[in-house]
Amino acid sequence: MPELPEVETVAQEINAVLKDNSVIDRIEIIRGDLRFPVPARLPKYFSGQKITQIRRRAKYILFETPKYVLLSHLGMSGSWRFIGSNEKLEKHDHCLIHFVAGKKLVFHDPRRFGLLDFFSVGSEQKHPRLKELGPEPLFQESFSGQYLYEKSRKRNVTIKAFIMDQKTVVGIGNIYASEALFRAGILPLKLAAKMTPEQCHSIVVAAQKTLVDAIKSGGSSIRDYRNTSGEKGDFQSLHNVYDRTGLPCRRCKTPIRSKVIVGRSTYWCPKCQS
DNA sequence: AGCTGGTCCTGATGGC
DNA sequence: TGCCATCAGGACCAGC
Repeated sequence: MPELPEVETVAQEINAVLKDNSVIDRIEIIRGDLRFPVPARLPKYFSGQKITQIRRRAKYILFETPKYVLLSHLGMSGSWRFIGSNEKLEKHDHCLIHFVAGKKLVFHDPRRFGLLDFFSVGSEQKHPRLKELGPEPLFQESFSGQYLYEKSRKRNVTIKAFIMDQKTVVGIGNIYASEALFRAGILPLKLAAKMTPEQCHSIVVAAQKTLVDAIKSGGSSIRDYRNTSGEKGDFQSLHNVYDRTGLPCRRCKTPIRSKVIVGRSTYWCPKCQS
């Protein structure tokens, strides 16, 4: 369930539930063959440690302890949920964080595209998955129209693929890419190199609004979304174009169009976007 | 059968 | 021709 709003929501929920009861008793790996093997020494490094902060970077969730930081990515179908000390596990529960206070936090991921890893405090910029990431769209001023314009020069890719590239800007996945470009009034198939400074500015503003709105709705606008209580969200109605092929544009009633580009379904309004 | 939120890797392509 | 950057597509999986 992983674009930025969903990951942000999960990080906030985990923070809220844990509060100060965040001392890890032990970490239990049930199935370690996720996208990459879970490092064998990971449980050892975190047992007995107190989680001091949980935060999001890109689509990763970082659990910080004094010496090490646990890193998780939800892939396409991952989720974290809390269960009580006596609750049963479900199929596809791969990792458990047992807290001293009794709760357990469970990593669940049917497709196993997710990832669990760790790094030493202070070495975030060295981690192979984190060092190449672009700016945060919501709290780094470096994500500006000017930045996007300069970065997109000579880039012979569609603007949609360009903003989904985590080296350009982090957090925008397939759904919110279509949604942001609708909001910016730009056709997703246009080439990145053809964007004007004004269009780049529009994309930045539209992407930020789209992500903020999605966070406000609890990030529940995704098919497999589950919050940390394990409840499903309502995947529907909030989108302007995503998954609405043939349905009337909410703004002008023109039927929404769709096409697979760069392997991903893409949606747009042929009248509102040019 | 053909979709589905992500992203890593490989081999192909194109420019200099 | 060779080197480099860039790009498209396949791969990873389960479930609906």
